[in-house]
Amino acid sequence: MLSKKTKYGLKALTYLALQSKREPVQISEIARHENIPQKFLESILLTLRKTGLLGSKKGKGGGYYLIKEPNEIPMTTVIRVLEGPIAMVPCVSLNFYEKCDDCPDENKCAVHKLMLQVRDSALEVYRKNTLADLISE
Amino acid sequence: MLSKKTKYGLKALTYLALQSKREPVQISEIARHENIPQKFLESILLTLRKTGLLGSKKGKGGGYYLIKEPNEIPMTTVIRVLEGPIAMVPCVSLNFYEKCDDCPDENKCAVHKLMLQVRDSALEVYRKNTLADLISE
DNA sequence: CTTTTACCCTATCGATTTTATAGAGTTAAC
DNA sequence: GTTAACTCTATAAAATCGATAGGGTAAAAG
Repeated sequence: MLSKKTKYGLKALTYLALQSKREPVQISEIARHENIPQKFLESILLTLRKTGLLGSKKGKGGGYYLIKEPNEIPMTTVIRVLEGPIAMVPCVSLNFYEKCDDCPDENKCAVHKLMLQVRDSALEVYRKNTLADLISE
Repeated sequence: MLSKKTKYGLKALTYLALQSKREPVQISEIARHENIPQKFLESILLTLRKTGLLGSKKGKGGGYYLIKEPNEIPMTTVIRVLEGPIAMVPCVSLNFYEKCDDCPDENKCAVHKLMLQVRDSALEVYRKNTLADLISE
């Protein structure tokens, strides 16, 4: 199941991407328009800023804005930042690999074999979709 | 993340599929060979039996066995029984559809648009893999 | 230089889900 | 009728998730 964090984060990103100008948008405005609890959104935008996807400006007239163009933001990045590993089991993860304690041989493991395929297919989708693709009508 | 329930269930199914004869295998044997907590496995096998994937025999010489041939058991079925909906958000689920409260228009929702593709690609993988595919060397 | 605005950061809380265990009940074989 | 093995319910520990609280910090306005 997709976490609300990811869902809200994605919505916020699209809201920012749809702005005609790249000027700071307040958290409260995004929260209102996208029906997101403001405090929760605050923490999400903070992590998006820390990972370099968003910039922020403090004080009056401040807010968040996209640093890159929407077509330069692939979903692989967004999902990994917000949701974590794309793989459903650590033993097939590219960026967060971890061996299973219970599994003596990965190459004979049915779970491994299946989840490898699932990871690849998901990765393909996330790679070919940028933020720009998701806001295009 | 894939739940342990699904992981264990899949492993148990492959263990049963690899048996030369379709005779009852005891829970304890499966648990031992696959490094699964026995009591936990017990409940998993029970749900697999209730959904018609496994048969069971009580008393001495009892145990669990596959009802169908491995090539007749698609992963779509297994995953839905053990893990639940394949879709990552209810609004793109085929079997468990549910509207989002926060989303005024699904067709304009970026999350919806992305997760629809993810669902389709996962579905394709699960459909083309049967239990037989996962145990073939 | 003080007030206001708005982001920054940490802590915490309640609910839910997940994982696992306990133990009594039931059925079948011998 | 004793033993083996599945059945079923209850429960508890642990982890995760969603959300909130509240004070801190920086920038702009006047």
